[in-house]
Amino acid sequence: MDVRHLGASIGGRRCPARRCSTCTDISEPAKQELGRLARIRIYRAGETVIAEQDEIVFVGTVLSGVLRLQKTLHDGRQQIVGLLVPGDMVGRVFSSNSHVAIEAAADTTLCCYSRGNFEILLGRFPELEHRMLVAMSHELDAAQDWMLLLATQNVTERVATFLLLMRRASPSDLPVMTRISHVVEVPISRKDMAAYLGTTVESISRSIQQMVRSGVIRIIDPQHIEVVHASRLIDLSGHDPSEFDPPRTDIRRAG
Amino acid sequence: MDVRHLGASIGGRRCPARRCSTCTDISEPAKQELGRLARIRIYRAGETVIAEQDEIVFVGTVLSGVLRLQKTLHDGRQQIVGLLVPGDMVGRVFSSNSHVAIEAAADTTLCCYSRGNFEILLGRFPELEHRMLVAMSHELDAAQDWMLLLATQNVTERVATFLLLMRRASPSDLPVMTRISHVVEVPISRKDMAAYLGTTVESISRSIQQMVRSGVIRIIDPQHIEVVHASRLIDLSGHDPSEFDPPRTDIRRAG
DNA sequence: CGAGGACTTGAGCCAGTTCAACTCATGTGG
DNA sequence: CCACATGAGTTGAACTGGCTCAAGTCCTCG
Repeated sequence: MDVRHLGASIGGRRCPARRCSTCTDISEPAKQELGRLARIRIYRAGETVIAEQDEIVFVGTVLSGVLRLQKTLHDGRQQIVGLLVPGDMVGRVFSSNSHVAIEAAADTTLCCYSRGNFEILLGRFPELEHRMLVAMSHELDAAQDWMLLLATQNVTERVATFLLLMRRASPSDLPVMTRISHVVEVPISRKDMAAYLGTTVESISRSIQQMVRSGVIRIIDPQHIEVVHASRLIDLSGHDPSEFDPPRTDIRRAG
Repeated sequence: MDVRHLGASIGGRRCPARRCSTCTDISEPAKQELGRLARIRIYRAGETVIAEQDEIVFVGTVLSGVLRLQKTLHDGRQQIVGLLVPGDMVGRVFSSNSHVAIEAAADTTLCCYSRGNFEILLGRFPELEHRMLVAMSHELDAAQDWMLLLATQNVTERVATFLLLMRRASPSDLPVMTRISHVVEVPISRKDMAAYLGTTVESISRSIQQMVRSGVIRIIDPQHIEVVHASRLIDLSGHDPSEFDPPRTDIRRAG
């Protein structure tokens, strides 16, 4: 593992993450302690953060980039069971071994804590453990949403749903022009999309090109897709419009 | 909702569940408080415990029976995203509305607590909240296992996996003879199996009958299947044998 | 006994996979 | 600077696992 450990200890207040889930909305003492323990880790696209079955030695938060949570059947078939984007928690507390491989789907920066130390903090600050519980509850909801998608929806519906999720997940600090033109940033490759949506790159490509031909979207480049006709994209997704239209509801990215 | 509320308050120690996840291994004061709040609820097969989107007014534990956690797309397609068997937690703390419908897949008895009261207890007894976190962590693992199954495995593999999970989940207090003869109790209908495995009753039936013809299993009645050749069933499941053979590992039922 | 539900079986069809070929962008070394 | 390899994405064509529709059996229950 060719990982650069930047030893810089950063205080919670100086945490470079815009929406670092760990460090916001917690009491000052907890924030102080977290800051003392925090370490930055940087991964290049493709690098493994934690292998499947590996011991979990640290937990943390994604500051930038994308991680994929991936499971592999013993014959090699793989499935991405979650994507972690900035603000998401990495790793699992009170679980010695990971049940998923965690890999960088793009260049990624993490804010990490040793799992042991973090768990001690959880014991000292029940508010932190409470936040973990709420976060995990959301992850479980997202996982259940994804099960419904994988089990019942066709490829076009999956792709449409994915694009809508990416649109909602796209950072609110993007240039305003980008937002009104409805450009969705797709942070992962077609291959990862296929592994996440439970299909193949070919099927992904066909669905996307079909949407292009029917004028629903426009491809700027493979990672940037303009949503020309949002309501038709929502129709294609097979979901209730209220799940994607503003006001924001509680459907979340699987993770 | 035609639910009988038996007002009987039961102390944790007298909890009729053999492996009530809430009431075991916790401190005496917490147990006392839980006992004061506990109420028994009984549902007939097919009854709805909590509808999708409904407010969650209580949480609890399954004492007997099976609940299905079910999601419905707005066009009617449905998927069971989890089964709750005795010992499993029902409901979600710190979440006002359910994102799944919870229905009795068989006659079911629950040990319930008002959500509000239970959440207050969680605040007073961090050990309880810690248990919730660990339980939810296991549920999330199971959900991710199930995503892999739904996205990558064929129907025969899904059915084999399901039978193996049922075999492991079968209560250890079954008659000894039943255990050595490897009779798996299937607590749900083919229709629910299909909704859980993301397929149809017809495909379920064909896979099961194929296993019968090849001598892997024997059907005693639709709800009782004898595993004649466990290692071949494990082969069919497409999983690593270590996941199902004793010693018990940490693959769990999706929930 | 008849109705209804659960399960099984058969036959045809189709969405999506597989395999193969192609374009295009990027990078590498001579 | 070009030749070439490599990887990502797209497109075409054929194949197939599982779905759909339809018709059966068996069991339970009123």
